[in-house]
Amino acid sequence: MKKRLSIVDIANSLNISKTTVSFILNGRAQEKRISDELVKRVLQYVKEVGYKPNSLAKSLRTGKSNIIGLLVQDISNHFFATIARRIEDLAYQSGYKIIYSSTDNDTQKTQELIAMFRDRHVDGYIITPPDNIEEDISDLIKDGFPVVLFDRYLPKVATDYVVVDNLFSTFNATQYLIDKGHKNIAFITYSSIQTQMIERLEGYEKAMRQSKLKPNITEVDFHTSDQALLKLMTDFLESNKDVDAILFANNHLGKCGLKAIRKAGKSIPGDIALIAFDDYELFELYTPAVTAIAQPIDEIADNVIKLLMERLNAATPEEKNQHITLATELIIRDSSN
Amino acid sequence: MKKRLSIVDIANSLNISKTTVSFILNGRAQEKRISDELVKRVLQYVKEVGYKPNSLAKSLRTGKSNIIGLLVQDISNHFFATIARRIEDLAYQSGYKIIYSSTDNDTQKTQELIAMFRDRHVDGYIITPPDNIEEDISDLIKDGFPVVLFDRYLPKVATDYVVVDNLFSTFNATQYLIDKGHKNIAFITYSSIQTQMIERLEGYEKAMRQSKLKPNITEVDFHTSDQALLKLMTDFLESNKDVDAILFANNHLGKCGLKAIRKAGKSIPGDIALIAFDDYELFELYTPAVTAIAQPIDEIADNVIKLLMERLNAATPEEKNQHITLATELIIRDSSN
DNA sequence: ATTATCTACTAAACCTGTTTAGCATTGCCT
DNA sequence: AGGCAATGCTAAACAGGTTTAGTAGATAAT
Repeated sequence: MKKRLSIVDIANSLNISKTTVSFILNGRAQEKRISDELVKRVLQYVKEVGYKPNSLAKSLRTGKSNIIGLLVQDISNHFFATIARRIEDLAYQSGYKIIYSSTDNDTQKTQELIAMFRDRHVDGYIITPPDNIEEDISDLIKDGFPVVLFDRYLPKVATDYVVVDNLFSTFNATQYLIDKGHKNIAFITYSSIQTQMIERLEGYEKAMRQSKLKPNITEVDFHTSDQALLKLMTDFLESNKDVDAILFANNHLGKCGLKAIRKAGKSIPGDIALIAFDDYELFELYTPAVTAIAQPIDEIADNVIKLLMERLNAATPEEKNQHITLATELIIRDSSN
Repeated sequence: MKKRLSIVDIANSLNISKTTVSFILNGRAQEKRISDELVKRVLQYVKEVGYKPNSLAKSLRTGKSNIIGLLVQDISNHFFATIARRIEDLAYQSGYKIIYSSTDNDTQKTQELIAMFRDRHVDGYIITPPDNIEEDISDLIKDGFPVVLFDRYLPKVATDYVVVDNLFSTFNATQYLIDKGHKNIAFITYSSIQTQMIERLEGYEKAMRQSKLKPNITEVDFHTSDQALLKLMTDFLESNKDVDAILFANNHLGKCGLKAIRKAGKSIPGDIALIAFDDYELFELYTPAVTAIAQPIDEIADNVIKLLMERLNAATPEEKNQHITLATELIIRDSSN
């Protein structure tokens, strides 16, 4: 195990000061009036021996790490995994690395993760915030760290965020079902105080109210296991025989709902029409295909990174916050038109 | 932005040396004969003011980081995302954090990521190695870093790994198709020199050979876009009308194959039988459900972490390498039995 | 000739911990 | 009384960079 070269080794080999090496490697040669000849010699030598500065030492001194902390709700969820992947790629292109971790919508875990990120001196944060995390995020912002939220936002926290037009999306989807003649449209969602969930609920309620239909809302706990969820949905179908359409508030619920409907032997959209929030290969390939509200995954990732980069590159902390709301697309797949 | 407390601040506040504080916080008080009374006083104060050591400084000095680097092929792939998620949880329980990133099966990107991980002083590596990465990984091992591979291994590199019994899995799946009376069984895979892909191919070939059937193998490039893949599969179906069963070498190919078959209007398993490597909610819920070779995701993650932890906790580098091969399960779903 | 300015660097402090080597005091033994 | 060990703690070096303040020598201005 040969020891890694340090900046001192480089300086000694060239009989110059490590200060000079540091200036040259950080592109401050001109500013510091280092002769072009020496610059060339140092760069040449550094390349030759493959010297790479120790970035821990660098971060320790500068407080910068070129690392972005990404906290998503659950990296094994297709929606978040795809966004995370794209964010990773984009950040990489701008010279940033990503550290990501799943919050599991668990406040304490998220607090610990934020503490860990802070501790590792990450330069910026991208977060899908769980409940009751307002204070921790406000602290980050107060301490000058760029923070971009996505998927949902925190009404009490002033920061940048990227979301979709949830209210209109479910309103529109519900209206679509109503237009197709459905009367007993159920909405299955998580009981959550998160903005995206609240807005999805409101969109549904608004459409139902406008058409003077009676809402049928089921709220399940976020931490319900898949098995319990399946049972719950099965029971729901059993005791709501009159329901002729269901709108699911996210992809996971949609997936479980699909399983339950399949188990119950009902046909889609004959017996029961379905719309799921978040599109999914599953919904596309399912027979017959499931109508879904597709979120613009690439656009979300692009905007998140754009906002974060703007803040990272800003000389002075930007006072104004940017709120980006993207449109979703209702992908109609039921062939019974 | 109030400045973070440093160990010097603590030492000064208590009028003692920072050495003493460091010893106490690292549980070396007894060994260093620090009086119980002082230990109590320091711990009390540290807790009171909420001092947390700067782990960059710590890592710089000790060379340890309590971070594990995880390199998966593609975090947006369900198989890897689920394993990554579980590895994250398990590592967390052992006091380790995870940094992960996608290699995209790109050698150069992987080299850069390994360099970055090294640079950030990660304590151990979990990797799904791309091609031509033998040297970089050997270097890691030579330099004493614990490395565990999974999903595939590198025949020329002596290290721990966790894989599944790929050869038997495809042999068994092919045999199943043969037993059901299929004669023209095609195998669609990536052209890859990675062990898992080679073994899957061999399993298929072995079963075909034993039954004296003619193999029909299509190898596609790993970096083929989804769109191109779909076209390719569609063309394949078009020009291989006699094929009555297809075995796909991984979940992504299976997914695209499913799309192509659907587009071609063929029925499963009536017109054509399918088996995909890797199970998937999609395959379970697809109508009619798709038979699949399910990898034991949790077990893979558990064993990977187990091996890594053993190495991390070992006082001296273990010479012997452990190779764990797990069984897959053929989940039969075609109802035409 | 003296002073000011510019050029091309560099010594030393700094970031925040850990670790090594060592020091003052007390107690014990002979 | 003198030597030795144990006790309880600390100064300084170290990890590997960046940054501040400054210096030696050449040239230009007065």
